[in-house]
Amino acid sequence: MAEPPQKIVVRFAPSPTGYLHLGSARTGLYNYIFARRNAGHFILRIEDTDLSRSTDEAILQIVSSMREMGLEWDEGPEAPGAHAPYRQTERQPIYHEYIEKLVGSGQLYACFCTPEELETERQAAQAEKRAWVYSGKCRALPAEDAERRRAAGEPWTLRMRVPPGKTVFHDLLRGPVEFDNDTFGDFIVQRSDGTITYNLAVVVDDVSMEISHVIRGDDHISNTPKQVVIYEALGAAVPEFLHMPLLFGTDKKKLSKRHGATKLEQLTAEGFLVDVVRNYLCFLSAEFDESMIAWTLDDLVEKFDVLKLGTSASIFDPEKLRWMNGRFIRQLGDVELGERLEEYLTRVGFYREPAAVEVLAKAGPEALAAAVEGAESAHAPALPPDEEQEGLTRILAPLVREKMDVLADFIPMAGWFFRPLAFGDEAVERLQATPSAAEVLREAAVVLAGLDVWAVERIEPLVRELPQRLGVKPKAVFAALRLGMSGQSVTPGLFESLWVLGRDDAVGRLSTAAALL
RNA sequence: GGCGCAUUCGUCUAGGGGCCUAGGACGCCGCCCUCUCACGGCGGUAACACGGGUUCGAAUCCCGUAUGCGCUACCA
Repeated sequence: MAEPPQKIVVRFAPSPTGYLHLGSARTGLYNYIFARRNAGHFILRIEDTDLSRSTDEAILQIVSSMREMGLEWDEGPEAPGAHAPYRQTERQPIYHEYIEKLVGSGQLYACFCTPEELETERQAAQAEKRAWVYSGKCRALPAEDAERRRAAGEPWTLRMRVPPGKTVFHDLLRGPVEFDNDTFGDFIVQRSDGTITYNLAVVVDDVSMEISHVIRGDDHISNTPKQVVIYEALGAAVPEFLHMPLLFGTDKKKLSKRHGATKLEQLTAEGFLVDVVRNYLCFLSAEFDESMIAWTLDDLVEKFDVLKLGTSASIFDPEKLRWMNGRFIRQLGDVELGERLEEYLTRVGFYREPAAVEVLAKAGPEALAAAVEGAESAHAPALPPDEEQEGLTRILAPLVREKMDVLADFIPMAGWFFRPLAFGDEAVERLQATPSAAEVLREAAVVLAGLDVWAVERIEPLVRELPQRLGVKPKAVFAALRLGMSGQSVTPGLFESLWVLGRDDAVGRLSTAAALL
């Protein structure tokens, strides 16, 4: 790898207007990977210039989502460093310092046009189907006049004196991108209330934080020439830009609540694993490689090249994520799967009320996620498994591994082990529809009760010889037993399930079911 | 309206002038395996937005058009 020409410093700058959605999370991820990969520095900055929409709560959420993904920052909230502070609201003095500089060098000028005047101009332009850019009316106002009007209390803004010509910047993914300066004209950098405008704030932050590479969504491409103009006015080095393609929902619109899960926490509540979500997010806009499903963050840093990203927007596909999650689960060892399951089931409150959570799980992932969120915001303590539940979870883990895509799948599949036998109407009907069910159940109970060593290898042959002995089709025997022990038609392997129940419970359940018919 | 970015199977993508009668993955369909559901295996379905060039030859280069998205604010 070529020696980096300078110290690499990147930043991720979300605005705290809500939770961190997957699109932003992805931007954070790429920044992190790029920084680590190049032995660079990663700064987390909070763009809370928009006071009305920013909340401290949101900052906390962002911080926690970043941590959950393992994206540690070198500098930022809770990790102060040389470039503090990290909230734009706390950086006002810095902005004004730079503003002074620009005013001093004549790059900025005061504009007294009122919003109404500008609006009129804009409307006129629109009526003529003409592009509107600021006319530059106040551009040549003599300094004395400006001073006098200011003193008189007239409201004014500060505009950038944009030079004529073109502005070209380099994009790491697309090469040179060119804009005509007169397509945007002299833009405002300081509002009449003295606050600073977005484009100025970003540039000042990036300059003062010595950012070398700006990695952000491609919705910022159009802002970039204005920012470059500011860099140049400041005499600062223009960083490299990498505008990454946006992430859309299945309807090709920006990801929003309507698309189901749009934040990490919701996905994990539905039983997706962060490891997988991270890799999925990373590999959108890049060539898929099956081996990457199990990659760790460190693997991504080592092997994933942000410069190889595609340039067109991609759509978030929950189906593929689900498949990837299943693949990931299947390559997990017994112990680790057991741990993950335990952690997950605790979080969704399964151990507290298995039956109730089972109902939720059957209602769908959204219901489950909503319940988790509700519990967490109410700060209800998660109830860890008792000894018996823990043992059961561990034993079951390898038996359900092949059947799960998300951890939540465990609940409908194996939830019945954790509660007393119960039959729904459908289960009873199925049982009654199964030939000789009562006889099969009774006979199986008797045979199993007589088994001295309770092991899968002993249970299986016993059950397998039942069909012939009773003159019933094998399928009917298995179906009756499955329904009889669990009350449902989908379970882990039959012999293993009987074994997990233990002799007494298994025999008891089968007898109970038989009595029902 | 102006400017910009984008445009290969339904979705994520490979492809950077001949290797492409366009490859892989998810999904979907079928078959096999099988005690249910799955896993797994095998096979199939399906795309270069359109129109012009350039070239012996274009998915690949150029120009238009269309579509989508973004910016066009004293939003970020």
